[in-house]
Amino acid sequence: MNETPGFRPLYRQVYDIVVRRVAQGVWRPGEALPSEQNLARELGVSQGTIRKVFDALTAEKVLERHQGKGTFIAENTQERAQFRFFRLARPDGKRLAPSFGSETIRVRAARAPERERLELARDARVVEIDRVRLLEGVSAIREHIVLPADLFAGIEKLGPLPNSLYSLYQSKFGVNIVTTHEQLSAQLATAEDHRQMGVDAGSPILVIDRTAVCLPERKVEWRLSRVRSDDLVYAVTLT
Amino acid sequence: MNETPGFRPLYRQVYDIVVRRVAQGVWRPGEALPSEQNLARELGVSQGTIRKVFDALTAEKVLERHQGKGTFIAENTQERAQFRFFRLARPDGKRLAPSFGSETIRVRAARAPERERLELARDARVVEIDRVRLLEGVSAIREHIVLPADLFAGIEKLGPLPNSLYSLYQSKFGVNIVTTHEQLSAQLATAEDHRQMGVDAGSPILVIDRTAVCLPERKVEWRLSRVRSDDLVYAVTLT
DNA sequence: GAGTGGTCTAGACCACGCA
DNA sequence: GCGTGGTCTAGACCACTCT
Repeated sequence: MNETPGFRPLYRQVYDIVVRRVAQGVWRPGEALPSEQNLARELGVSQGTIRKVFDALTAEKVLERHQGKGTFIAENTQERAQFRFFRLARPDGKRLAPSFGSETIRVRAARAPERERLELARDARVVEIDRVRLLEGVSAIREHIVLPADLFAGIEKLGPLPNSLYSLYQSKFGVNIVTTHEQLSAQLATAEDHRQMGVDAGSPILVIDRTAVCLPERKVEWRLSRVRSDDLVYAVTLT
Repeated sequence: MNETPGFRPLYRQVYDIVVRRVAQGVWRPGEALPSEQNLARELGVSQGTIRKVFDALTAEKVLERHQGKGTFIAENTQERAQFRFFRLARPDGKRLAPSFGSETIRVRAARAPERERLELARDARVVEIDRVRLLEGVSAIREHIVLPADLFAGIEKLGPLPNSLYSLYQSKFGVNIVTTHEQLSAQLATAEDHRQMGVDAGSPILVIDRTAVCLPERKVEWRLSRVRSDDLVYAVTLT
């Protein structure tokens, strides 16, 4: 897995130190980090090197910088996390905020495909969340979510869960989601889709298969979403 | 549209100069730009300022830097452009390269929705391309592409067009695609889908509605793709 | 006014590609 | 060995926020 770089820049080492501290919760979400000058003194490097690290982590949306105020851990607030990973919108481009429909939460042994997807041990347990979310009052999204139980102990007692789970993951479990990999496909609505969302069986459904990755590189969520596609689109910008 | 910044950093002005030169073709795709030192001398700024600009444009994939060699205009080669904006893959993650199926090209007056999408004048003309592409020998993608005719004069004489049009846009027409906005939805296969791709009418189809934007901010392509979804997914990473 | 991040500069040295 | 980009430093000054 690892190549031998033969050369490891200083800012890389500083980067790793800062990431480790963020992941370990040395600084809390929303809190200010030490200033460039202070951290530079503490680590024995120049301010420019700290700046390079902070800039990189800001680009990755792990930190936020505010001129005159300081550098902060980026907060996955409801509003922001919402539109960072939630890509559904009306065809005219209008973004929508989903609301609570229904949910069930279970903790159970992981099955083979789940262990593979989340890279879990043979005896691992998972949390399974099934929920329906509404858009403008109408059932529009069915989600099936699987989490490793060791990272999210007690989450089943927190229901009803908030709209944006990633905000909860960060504030209650110290899990910072930084990347998601999604695979979209078109499928036909099943009888279950009809029961849960009221769409006609056989109508087109957008299916989103997502793996979410948290800050110290680990796959921590597998989410299957089934979305009614009559008046919704998945909007994304490629660069 | 424009706020008054009240303060315009030097690197911003340099950035604009470099972008203008790239868009005007002062340097050709694949060519080396002047070195940081030389450009710094020419523009009367420090090397660090040039570096900041080059780094930003490298992040935007407009430039490519190679230690020991120089800084180059990023080339939309077939291989690279392919996988930058072409997101279709097998469910197991295997990326595929489409091949030529059939195509027809027309030049005609723009219709109202096309003028709106591409921000064209009332009397503008457009190039219309309809083509079918194959994946592993099987008809899999129907594309309907609309381009402003003024930017792509004579493209109708170049057929058969290559797999990746963006490579052609760059090398033959000086149009650098840097961003695409896509809206995905699920629909049912029509009789036309059946004729062109052999899929059963009523089976699920992934529809991709794309607007492509080129370097000096302008919408230069509207593309509607209909993709058979039986063994294909649209894969994307969100950060 | 004090403290923060943002810009800009100048210079040294390192890693890399190529002739 | 030369020229390129990549790293690292030190210092000056600017813009912004808060008290």
